[in-house]
Amino acid sequence: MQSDAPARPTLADVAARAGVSASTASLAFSGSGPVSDATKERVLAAAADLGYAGPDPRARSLRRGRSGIVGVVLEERVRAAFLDPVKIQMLDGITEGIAPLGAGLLLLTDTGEAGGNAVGIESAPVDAVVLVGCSPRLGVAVEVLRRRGIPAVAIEGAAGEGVPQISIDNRAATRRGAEYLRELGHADVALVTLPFDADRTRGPLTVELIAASTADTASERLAGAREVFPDATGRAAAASSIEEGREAGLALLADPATRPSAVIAQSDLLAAGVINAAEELGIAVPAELSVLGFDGIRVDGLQHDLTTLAQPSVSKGRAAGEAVVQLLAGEPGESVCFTSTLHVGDTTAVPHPARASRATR
Amino acid sequence: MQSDAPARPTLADVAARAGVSASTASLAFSGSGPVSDATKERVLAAAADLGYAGPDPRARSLRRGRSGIVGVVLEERVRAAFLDPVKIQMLDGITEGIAPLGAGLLLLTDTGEAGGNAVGIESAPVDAVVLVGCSPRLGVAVEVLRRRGIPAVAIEGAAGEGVPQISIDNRAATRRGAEYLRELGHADVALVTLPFDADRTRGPLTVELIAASTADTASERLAGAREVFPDATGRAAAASSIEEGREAGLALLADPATRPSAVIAQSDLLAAGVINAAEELGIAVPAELSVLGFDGIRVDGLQHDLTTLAQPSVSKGRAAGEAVVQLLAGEPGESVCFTSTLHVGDTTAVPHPARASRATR
DNA sequence: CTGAAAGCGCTTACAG
DNA sequence: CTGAAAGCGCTTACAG
Repeated sequence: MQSDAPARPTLADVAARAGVSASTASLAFSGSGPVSDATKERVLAAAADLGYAGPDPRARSLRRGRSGIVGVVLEERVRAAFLDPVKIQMLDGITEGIAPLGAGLLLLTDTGEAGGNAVGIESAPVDAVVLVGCSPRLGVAVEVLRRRGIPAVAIEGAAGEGVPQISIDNRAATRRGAEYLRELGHADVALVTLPFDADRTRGPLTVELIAASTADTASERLAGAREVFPDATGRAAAASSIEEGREAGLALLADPATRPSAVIAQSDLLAAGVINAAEELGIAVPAELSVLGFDGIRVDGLQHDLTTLAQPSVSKGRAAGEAVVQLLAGEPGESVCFTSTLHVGDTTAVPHPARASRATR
Repeated sequence: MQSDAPARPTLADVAARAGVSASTASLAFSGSGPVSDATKERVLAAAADLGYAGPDPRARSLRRGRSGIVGVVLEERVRAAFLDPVKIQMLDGITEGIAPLGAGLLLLTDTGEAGGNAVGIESAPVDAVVLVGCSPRLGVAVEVLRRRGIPAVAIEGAAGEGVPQISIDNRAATRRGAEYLRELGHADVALVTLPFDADRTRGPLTVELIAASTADTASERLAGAREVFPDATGRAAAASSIEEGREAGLALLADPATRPSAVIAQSDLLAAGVINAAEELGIAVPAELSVLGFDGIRVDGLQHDLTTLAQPSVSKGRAAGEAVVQLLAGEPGESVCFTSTLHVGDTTAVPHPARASRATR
């Protein structure tokens, strides 16, 4: 029986009804002090009578100095970020990593300042933050958080003083994949890269594009490939998606005269698109074209076992979460650089004889 | 120049340094009162000197009674939820809908009670909550939130007193799609459904499975299909994914003697999988098999224009967000039931002559 | 095991 | 335009 908009009962109300002090009532709920069972029961009963649902988290967090919330800063809008399976896995890993905290995950983006009273990175009630991605804007975010005294962890880039960095061996891993292709006998290798800039320019891999890169991941993976195939060129995709990979693939494979014998794609989604393009053009994978991916995700619907550099996305997220836990415990957070492993699937093979002879000529 | 762990400056410190009262300093930051430019500048300068990054959101939210955070309750772990493009689009829509609030989105799951001091639905510092999905557990969530006095909005199910419900015409829409197939001349129609229960049982569509359903969406779409094809049977998938659709498709299409002329899939992902299965079996879509999906998402990598019931996922999310805004303004939140539209793509056609004659015999 | 007191850091009527 | 005061609802030393 409660009226339409009753004032929510407070802990003080519950204490009064139970005939105890507020301190005791508080203890009965938090369990962080000695309370007799009888008293505890009385408090809980009073709470039930009053319809008290537990301590107000806002007051609790002011008093405790902790909100129990960890922010995740994405460099793009929610939808875009979650189209990337790697990011979703990382998010899942972060959840695991911060589990000991019992904290919730607050989604934040670094797109522009949160206007007015909006909850942005400058004012979110978070105990710590995980920065995901390597946008140059994240540098600003790090500075804002530093001023606020909020610990931060960066996944892939944007680290600063006191900001643990969780990363993978983008360059070395790609080099290893490229070496594998070379060992198979490939020499004509084309690249399909992730976007290099905030504009997500799609098209040929030009010197200008590469020089203007603000995307560490794309640049590092490119560098790794060129350690093995210095003259390798190709196309930049506008996003990591199957469709973008397909378009790049069509552009790269359409002309038999210039067709490479292998493609190094900077993500599995892009690789899957290249394979689709090849199949549309009647080019057999891997007999006539080898395709190497990056990520090691399972591409839903792809009927190949993609050869790829498998990166531990969930572990990356978990490590970031663990670093958050360390930071909140006052310890220095641990930076980790994970190693990706070459998974040899069925999308790479020795080059087609005609190609091989050309390559080794 | 600050020492290792300096006490964070407070608004009072800033006020003192600026030689004004705390009230005035507060006004200078919030802009919600008249402050002379000179004073405001002095306060901001003092803040800059002290490295004060703005009012503490915890104190602010206690005082204001608002945290600026909206919770989104998912019925599964983050990774599972975000594998579903429809949910991601809804999340994006929610973001749009609550934009006027400037609130952040806190990810919550209804899996079990948050133990100890964990931030769960019973203790998250949220101003309102959007319940996504139709898990029976969401009923409990609604009750907890009601006791806490936190407004809630439900997308697809679990609504209760005072909980606006955002839904779509699952049954009627599916019926329309089925009617379209019948008009084309189909009579042998098989179904590939979403999971019916929390166990996500994969397999034939048995009477028991259907009777034990706890999934409104699957049940409603099934009912709609059976309004047109009362005897239609088929298979339940364990999840909405291309791979699950493919497996169900293989099971349904492998035997030429029992092969249907059309498949009604309860999601686009499942439909895409059925198409993959058909192509693997050398069955041409739509010449030899028509496939109808549900959702109207763009399936990355699918080279067909899927015939499907397009539901406005983003609008659903947006409507939920708008209902949250209404609720927080003290207005009754508006329930909305959206209409899905039949999008005729290139995956449906008149049945193959041999089939048609059989069907109309 | 229980209670009285202080205070977390802010914002908001209310005076002036 | 500015200031003094109260209080948001809790938790935590500190006594007893």
